[in-house]
Amino acid sequence: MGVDPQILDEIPLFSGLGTQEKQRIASVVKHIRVSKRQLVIEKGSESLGLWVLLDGRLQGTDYTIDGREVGLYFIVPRQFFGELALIDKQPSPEHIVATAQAELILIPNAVCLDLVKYHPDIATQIAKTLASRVRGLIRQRTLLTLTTPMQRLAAQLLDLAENSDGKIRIEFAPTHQELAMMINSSRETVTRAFRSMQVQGIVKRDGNVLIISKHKNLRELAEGRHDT
Amino acid sequence: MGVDPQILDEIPLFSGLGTQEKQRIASVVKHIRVSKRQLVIEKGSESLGLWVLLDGRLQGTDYTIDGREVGLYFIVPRQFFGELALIDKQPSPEHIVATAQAELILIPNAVCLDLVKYHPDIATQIAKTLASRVRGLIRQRTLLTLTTPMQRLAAQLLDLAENSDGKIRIEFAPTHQELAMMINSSRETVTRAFRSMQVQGIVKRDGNVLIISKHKNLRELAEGRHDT
DNA sequence: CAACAGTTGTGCTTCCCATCACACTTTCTA
DNA sequence: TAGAAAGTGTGATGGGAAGCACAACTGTTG
Repeated sequence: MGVDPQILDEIPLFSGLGTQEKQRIASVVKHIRVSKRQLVIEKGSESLGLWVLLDGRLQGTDYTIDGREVGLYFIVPRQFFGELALIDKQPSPEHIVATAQAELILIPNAVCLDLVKYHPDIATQIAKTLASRVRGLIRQRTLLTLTTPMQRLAAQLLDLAENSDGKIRIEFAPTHQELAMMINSSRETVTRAFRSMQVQGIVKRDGNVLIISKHKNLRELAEGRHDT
Repeated sequence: MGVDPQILDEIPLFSGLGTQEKQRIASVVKHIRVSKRQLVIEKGSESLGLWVLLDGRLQGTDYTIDGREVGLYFIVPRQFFGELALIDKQPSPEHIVATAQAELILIPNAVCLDLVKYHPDIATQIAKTLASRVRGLIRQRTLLTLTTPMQRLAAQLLDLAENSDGKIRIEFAPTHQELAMMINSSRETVTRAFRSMQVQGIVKRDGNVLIISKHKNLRELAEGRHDT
């Protein structure tokens, strides 16, 4: 229980707080480590508070009525999650699963209530987190309308790179299966599309780090201009 | 400019306000009528305020990088929209288009600011509107993973019925084209799937009202149990 | 280090849907 | 009320991805 107060300095949400207050919060926040494939939030569960991912990668997932797995979004370090259930006090509509060993902190509900009460701008910030979730979901929805799996995979990789501050390195790269869930394709199709990109020297793989070598070509693939 | 104060009684957001205040707001709110296919909010534009749909049907839409039209969500009477850009003060990521002649009101930005300032619970309500947008987008995203267009169409119709308070009548029914954009299918495929449902007596069409006659069968179609 | 789970790579087949083309019907609107 | 525009109905075709089966590779854990 509790974390090093320095960690909170990295989180914009707390930038308006004084040192003492940060210390107080650091002591009531929970520091959690999860292993790959571990469930962080279960669909249907009530909010425990606001979460922040410090390291690793998480994925929001759901299931169709006929039991197929759906990938909703990825969560990367320094992002918040769990704000939806916090705001509307309804059960979570999605699972949150670790796709890599991850490190996270939980700001319990009671602490959140306190924060919101005495720091009105924090409420605004949480609402903005939700807003950026909406924008992310819309981007993903639009991506899904691209016709070929190749286009969708390219667009997905661009989005992953985007969300890592335009970095060309994608750390904790998702597996083909996890990508397939995101772009509504089969695992095999993702493998084949990926292969094709690697052969063309557009992306490289180094362990679980993905490197985008030819950003421009990737973009062309997404636009379907080069699709072979 | 201005609407009948009685209209505001219908809107939960204002339920905490006194009669005088409602009158004041009613006088600064804009009442707007749009015709079918008219653009209400343009992608990329700044927020003008918070909107409420009184009558008709709207659709949030977007376009892929390669120019294909995407259907994001439908807006039905009494729903708010435009809350995203209001909250994060960023340009709208989607177009809002009327899919039927519609009647709406705009609560200008300045009024919203005022309201939020003096009625803290209104800010909460707006955040909750955004939350329900997230839930809607996730439902839609999950729906898209259903394999056959038939399943997706069935699920989409169930969702439309759901959002009309579980009603079996769907007013201002979207066109096949508009539905196709929602479920990532071609217009022709929607026409064929629809036809099949009508032949089976599962849905009926009466002008621009859609009637779900056999809710249970529709559900089975969505689950892919009957898919012929 | 052996056994094992998890992940990636690849061939083959089947079937379904996007696309094109065009007829027909409904609804706007001038 | 006629003409145009939007919407619906339907056939034919080809390409392409899902699904299955299995091999190869990777990394993890007693």
